[in-house]
Formats: sequence, structure tokens, C-alpha cells
Amino acid sequence: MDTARPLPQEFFNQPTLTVARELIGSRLCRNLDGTVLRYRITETEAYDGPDDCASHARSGPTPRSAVMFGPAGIWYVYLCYGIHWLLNVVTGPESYPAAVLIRGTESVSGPGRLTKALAINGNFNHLPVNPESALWIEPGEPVEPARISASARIGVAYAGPDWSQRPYRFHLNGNLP
DNA sequence: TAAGTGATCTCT
DNA sequence: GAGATCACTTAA
Repeated sequence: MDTARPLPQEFFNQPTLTVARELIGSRLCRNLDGTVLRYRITETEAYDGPDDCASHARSGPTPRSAVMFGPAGIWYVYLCYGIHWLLNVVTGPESYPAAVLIRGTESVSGPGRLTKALAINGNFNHLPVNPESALWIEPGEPVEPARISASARIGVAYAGPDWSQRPYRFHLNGNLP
């Protein structure tokens, strides 16, 4: 089995919740000046569709969120709270706004710390998810479905109880802070 | 618990 | 153009 082959663009062209769940256990890969770092993804969040009040796409496309309306398999990187870069990958078909936020890996917890550890900034925004971008994802060892938990997303209480309490956050058991 | 930090969005 | 907001972190 060839686990070194990067995930293809079609992988991300699936329902957002499916991608978010299946990314758990896969490997986030970063080429830093020729050195490849690989971190196992342990935590993701789904932002799904034009009606998701917690999503940046909730008010239609804007200069920032337009990439979410594009094809799947594209990085969406934006600055949060003026300090932290947050790393997302666009999912679902074109014109359907959705993305998966990569919140943490086995050695780094917290989306802001993750991008800091991997030297990710806004330059990655709109780049495809493949090795040419120096940032891509490879399949990991299979994870038993029972080891993946779902819970409410973080920091989105403003979206109202319906959307903020949906179990759109996926993580490995025992891998929460 | 609270403040830092700056792009983005919404309303004038 | 001005003000509010924000998918977070760190320092107390």
C-alpha cells in the first residue's frame, strides 16, 4: 500500500463532514526548505454550506471567503484575531461554499499554533493541496471509526445554538487538550 | 480572566 | 471612512 501518495483533489470533493472525519489520522505534510515534516491530524472542524451561520460564507462570497466557493482541494488561509493564521481546505463541489478547518495534530494543538509550527501564512491562500505548494496531505494508518469523536465547534457561539452545537468537530479519542 | 492584534465586514 | 467583530493565544 502506497501511503506516500498525496491525497488527490477528488478526495476533497466529497461531503464536508465526510472529509472532516476522514482527515483524522491522515498526515499533514510540509516541505520546509527541502525538509519534509509530517504531522498526524487529530482534530478538524467542518464549515458546510451557505446556510452555516458559523461559516465565513454565511453572507455570500466576499473577497476573503470567495475561495470557499471554488473547487475542492484548495487551501484557505486567513488571519484570525489579527495574530493567528488558520488553515482550512476547501471541500465539496464548485459554487458550494464549504471547508474543513485543521485544528490540531498529534504534536501541536490549537489551529494558530499549528500554522506557526509549520510556517504557514497567507501566502498559501488559494494554493492547491499538493506537493508543488510545499503543503499537502497524505493518507495515514487507518483509524477505527470508534476512535473518532464528534462534538460542537469551538468559538462559534455567535452563530446561535442550532449551528454552534452541531457535532461538526472531529477528534481522536484522548487527544483533546 | 482579560488583553493583544489587525484584516474584514457592515453600516453610515 | 468609522466602528464592531472575530473559526485564538498567552500571560496573569
